[in-house]
Amino acid sequence: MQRSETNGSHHGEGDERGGGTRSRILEAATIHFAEKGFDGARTQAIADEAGVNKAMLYYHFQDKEHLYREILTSHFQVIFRQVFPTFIQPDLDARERLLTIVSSYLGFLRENPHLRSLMLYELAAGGPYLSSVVRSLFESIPGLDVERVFGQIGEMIEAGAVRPGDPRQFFLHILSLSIFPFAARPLLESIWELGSGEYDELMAERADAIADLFDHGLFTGKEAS
Amino acid sequence: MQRSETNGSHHGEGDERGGGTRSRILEAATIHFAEKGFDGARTQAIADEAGVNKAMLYYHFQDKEHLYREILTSHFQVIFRQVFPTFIQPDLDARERLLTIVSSYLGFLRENPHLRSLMLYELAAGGPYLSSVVRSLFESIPGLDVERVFGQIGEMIEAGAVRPGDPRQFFLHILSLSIFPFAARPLLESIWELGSGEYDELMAERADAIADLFDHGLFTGKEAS
DNA sequence: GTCTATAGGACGATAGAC
DNA sequence: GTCTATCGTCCTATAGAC
Repeated sequence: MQRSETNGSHHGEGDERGGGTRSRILEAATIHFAEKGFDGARTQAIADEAGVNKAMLYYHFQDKEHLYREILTSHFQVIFRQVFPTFIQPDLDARERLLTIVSSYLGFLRENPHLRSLMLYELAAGGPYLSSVVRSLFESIPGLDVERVFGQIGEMIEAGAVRPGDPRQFFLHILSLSIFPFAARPLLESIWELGSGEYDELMAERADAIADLFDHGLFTGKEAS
Repeated sequence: MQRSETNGSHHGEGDERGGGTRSRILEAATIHFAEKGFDGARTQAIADEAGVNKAMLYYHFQDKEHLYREILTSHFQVIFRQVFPTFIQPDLDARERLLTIVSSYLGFLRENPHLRSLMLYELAAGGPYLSSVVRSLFESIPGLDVERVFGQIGEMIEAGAVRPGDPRQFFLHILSLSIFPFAARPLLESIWELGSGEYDELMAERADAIADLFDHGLFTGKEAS
């Protein structure tokens, strides 16, 4: 990974001439960055996939890194705008709200196969860029910020709807149970020798399994700690 | 990522002359593969880190890829030998056994910082190699295999110690809650603006948080699904 | 076992015609 | 906007002396 820290945009946002070359490049690049990571992806392969010449990448985008960043930002934008607002939706009770978040999370990950590996490559690298993306996404959604989210959890606890505890652990539970099974999908499919159809079933049942865990815990005899 | 599928070992296992050059290379390579991934890591940087010449890498290891594989295998070996055997330890009841697994998992991840990103890079790539490593590790530990693990879970359910449900969902719960918080550490540290000390605390408290979730669920009013 | 030197190719990026 | 052709660099891997 040889990404540096620069910035500055480039050609117009409004050029949709040329048969959408720019967006074809974006799609092609998404595939290759998702499959090989930033360092493994080849500009030549991206150009071939998009059906254009390699030089076109540098006409539409400043360089490989800017192309990559644009893809990351746009992909994480969608999940933020789609999933997080549920947190501050007032017409649902705590349980309903949390389970809605979990299942919309699961649904979203299911429908966006490339997001999985884009996210993992960034996490692996320590994500200095991803964290700046996440930060600016928080800022771009009015009325949503880290404190607000934790505040909501705090209110649920005070209202007696949720067990008392560190809101961050609470948050980690939700994220972990939703994201990890998608992240590890190829590995688990291979180890458990499942077809992708079987794993899809597993993920479809996942929302219920998580709801059951949240409702009843894991053990039947509930001696406290 | 331009890893191909080859095999065949090389120089002797028993050459510990030369001041442990071979193992110094392994340590250096671990650092760079963990930080940059296979494609991002540079053989020159590994050699420099190990304090040897680049040509030494190719004396001790067939090529970059074989070096990488050896590192992956050895690192995942440790977690397998250390964590999984708890699953088949007979002198503990179900609850005790599961919570032991979780906390030894957490402890292990805490003490092996490089494992985190090595694992994530492999997951991102879809891990065709990692899955073969995991497979052979399962085979290398007598009395441990996928069916055995699920069998244990099945027995716990039949004995009434654990809520009925798909053992695979059960397994996903445990893995998710333990691994994800480590995987996402750098990102969450940045977003939550925590020092690494604070995140360490969070991870130290994690075993108890998971135990509480397993014991009581997440909600106080326990209306069933 | 360890080094120097370099082959040989791949890759990101650009110049310039159309 | 899109192409061809090419530059300059970086990087893995090896040849060969010590």
